[in-house]
Amino acid sequence: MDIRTLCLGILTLGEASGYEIKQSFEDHFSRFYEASFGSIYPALAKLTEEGFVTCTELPQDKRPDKKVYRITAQGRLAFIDELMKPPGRDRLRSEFIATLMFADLLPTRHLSDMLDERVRDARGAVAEWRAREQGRVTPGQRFVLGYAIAMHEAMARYIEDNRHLIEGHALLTPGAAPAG
Amino acid sequence: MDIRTLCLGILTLGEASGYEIKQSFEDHFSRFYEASFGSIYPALAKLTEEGFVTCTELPQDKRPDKKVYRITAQGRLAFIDELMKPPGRDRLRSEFIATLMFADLLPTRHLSDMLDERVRDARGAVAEWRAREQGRVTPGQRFVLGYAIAMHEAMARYIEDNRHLIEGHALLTPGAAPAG
DNA sequence: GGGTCTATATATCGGATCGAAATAGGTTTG
DNA sequence: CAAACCTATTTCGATCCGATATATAGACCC
Repeated sequence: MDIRTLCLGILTLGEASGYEIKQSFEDHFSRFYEASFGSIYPALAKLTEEGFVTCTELPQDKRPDKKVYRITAQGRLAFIDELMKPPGRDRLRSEFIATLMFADLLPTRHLSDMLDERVRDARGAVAEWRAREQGRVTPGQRFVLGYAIAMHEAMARYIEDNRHLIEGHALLTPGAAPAG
Repeated sequence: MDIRTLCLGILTLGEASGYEIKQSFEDHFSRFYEASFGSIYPALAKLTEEGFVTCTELPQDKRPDKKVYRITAQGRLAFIDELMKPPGRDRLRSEFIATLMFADLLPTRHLSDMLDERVRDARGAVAEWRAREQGRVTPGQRFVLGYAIAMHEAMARYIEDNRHLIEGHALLTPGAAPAG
């Protein structure tokens, strides 16, 4: 499932320009799948070539011209074909986790700041998704939203519950009493 | 934090060949950060050029020759410098989630198989990590291992608890009784 | 008034990375 | 005894990201 296919998928929800597809990626797939303009525009060009989408140029005043893409019947079939393929493994690239693997090389203060920031970010994302959960979404979208919320809540909870493992052991060492 | 830096990190744990670094990625970073030979070998060449690692060719009988890499003092400093930079956002590419966004386009049977497979995979990964948890690891590694376990347990649990949202509503609709 | 920021909109390019193949001998498995 | 897999490195096309270029216009600040 490449960006080309995902663009096709977004176009099953309605016509859109490249710019709007980028926004759609941020709205619907944020944190699960991302795509840059450098992928989207060439993808749309190729999909047009292949007859999976059609393109209508739409002049706008006070705005740059827009190219509106619409999925074709052939494109719909191609998309379903792709959807039916068993999904590949998740591919995550987490600099956060990679850094924590080497936690023993970093000052505790630095680690604490990183963990605080991470928990804040996760909780913030959960709050945003909870707001969106109220809106009108398909069952699939509701499931994915709930998944995102569950994952990020688990992340924040795990960090809070286990940060002592890397933030120094003074308070856990038997016999050691906090100063003051 | 690019692959070059991650290679440097792995070399802080001891000398290794490119092949062994690939295995290390699979052991330590599996599902958090991946790297292919196509990234690792050029990375090691560049690190050697820059003086961050040294390379010793080691002829082996009954095996292809090996190039063993060792991190230098300069390399260690460069790695810490990189580690201290605030980690970038996690970047995930999940075909599984992308597919479920369009769950309404897929037959229920197909969805069920996908979800079963996913739960099986997550539970399997958790079992493997639990086994590794017993071994000798640094606090950072223990934290990351626990994180991996917590995330995948949350994933399996969420899917089990919410799969009815996309597997059809017959059993939930008031008044609807299962056939047979 | 000038400066910067943000938003809409598309195109393009360098560089990072993947995934697969090429090469080559040894070992395990059916 | 062939097929499959393990060790080990190199290389290459394809994909994708991130940044930049281009153009216009409203918002905000000093």
